[in-house]
Amino acid sequence: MQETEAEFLQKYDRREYLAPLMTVDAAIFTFHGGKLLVLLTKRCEHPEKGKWALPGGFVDEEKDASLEEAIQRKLQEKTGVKAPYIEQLMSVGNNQRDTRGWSVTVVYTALVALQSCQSFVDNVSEVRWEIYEEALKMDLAFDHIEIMKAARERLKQKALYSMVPAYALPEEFTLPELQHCLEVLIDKPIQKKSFRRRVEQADLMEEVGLRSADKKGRPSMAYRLKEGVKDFTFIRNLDA
Amino acid sequence: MQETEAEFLQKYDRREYLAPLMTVDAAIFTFHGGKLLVLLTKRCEHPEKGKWALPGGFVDEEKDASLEEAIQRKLQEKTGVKAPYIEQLMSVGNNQRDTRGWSVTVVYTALVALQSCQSFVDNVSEVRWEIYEEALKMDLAFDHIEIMKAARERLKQKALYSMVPAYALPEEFTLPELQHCLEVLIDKPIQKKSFRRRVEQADLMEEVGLRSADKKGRPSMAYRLKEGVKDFTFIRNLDA
DNA sequence: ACACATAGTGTCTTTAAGACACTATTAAAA
DNA sequence: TTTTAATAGTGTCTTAAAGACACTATGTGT
Repeated sequence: MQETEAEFLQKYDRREYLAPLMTVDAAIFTFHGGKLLVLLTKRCEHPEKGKWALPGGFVDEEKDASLEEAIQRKLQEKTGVKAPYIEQLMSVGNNQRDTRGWSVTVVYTALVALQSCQSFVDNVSEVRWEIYEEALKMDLAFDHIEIMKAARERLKQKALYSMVPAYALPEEFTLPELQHCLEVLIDKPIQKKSFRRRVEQADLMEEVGLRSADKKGRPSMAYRLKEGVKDFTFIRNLDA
Repeated sequence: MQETEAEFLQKYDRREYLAPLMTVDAAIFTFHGGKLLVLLTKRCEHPEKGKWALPGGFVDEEKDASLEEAIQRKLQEKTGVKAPYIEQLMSVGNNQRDTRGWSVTVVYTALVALQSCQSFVDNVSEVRWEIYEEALKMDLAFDHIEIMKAARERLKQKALYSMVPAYALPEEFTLPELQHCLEVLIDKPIQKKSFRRRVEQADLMEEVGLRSADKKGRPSMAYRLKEGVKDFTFIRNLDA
């Protein structure tokens, strides 16, 4: 007698099976003061209690219908805002990374404007923006240093073939600001002309008037990303 | 009194926490007879019993120390060989995709030579190579159609900026064969000259003598991928 | 008015792909 | 045996887009 799927599900009890620990984590970057910043949270529970870590945590089966919802919820909890850019980076799973046992994390990369969440972050002592290079030297929890490096590397690649890093800037920004952001990411100067040709070709941004001159020299035009534009991928990369 | 991490772990019992179902799956492609093929396995257990699916399954905490080991084990079980190319594609997780409840799958894309595993596959009735376009029309288990499409799309991108699809060919292949494989993946003819310039620039292959003329016309040189070469990424894509 | 700093453009060079005609080498047909 | 057809592989011109860099434009401070 064949068992039907309904009968199978009737008898099935997930508690009989031991699944690995499942978390979602995010490497959240922003760009400010000419530096790449990464959001860190202090672990207030064991294991690795007291260490700084990438924001994240367990999926809540009640609250979250999907991984995307889970990570959006974590982001909202830590930054107070919905990230304008979020993308799945990779998953890491093994029996070494967490002392509790076999554990898997699905990691996302997110970009936000510092301004959009600065006040929220400033009011929570266990959340802070750290300069990426400084974070590299820290003793982060679990394998978060390696994960952060992987996210940074992916962001560098994005800078070579897209304008995605613009999401790490304030909603309004100037082209010199965006160019500098890309230059920091790829760790190399970009020809102003090349950069501006690409901005024009991508057609992702719109002028929003002149930036008041906070620095010396000619003021630059302010831009913002157009509403509802998809990302643009250049068929040729900048020289790495 | 502060609890130490050791004390925490002493008391910690994973069985008290319900984690989502965790599986690893693979979209395994090969290229043969001018067609892209994908490996499917027939599900012999509930749920979705009897449907064809991408090979995969649960992580075995005893056998597998990491996700990579888990997927390599699955590949070995289904094909009898170690895949020369394997890469993590993405993870999918939600409470809809599996009737048993909240479930996460970490998906890999692998490329193998048909010849290397043909005899093994032919001897197992619940494993078979399916032409990609035919697989698209099938009622695959879970969300495997969508996953397969995502893997196919990624493979197309790879064809535009790398020679990775060469791993889907026999160990020895000709340049016209590789060119045709790329053309199928990007669904567009490639200029012979452009293709061959790229082959030369990438410097990934070495001649292994003349291919005996199985067809009419001038015989082509046979090549194989050099040992221990890293992948090469072109700074400019082929036109999509 | 002038120097200066920074924004932004013009234009020549360089790189690598697209187009396509050309030569090369084989098997089959005449 | 020559010719033809088919496929492999090359030469070379054109085109697209990045690099280089000098130039103009527009602000501030003296």
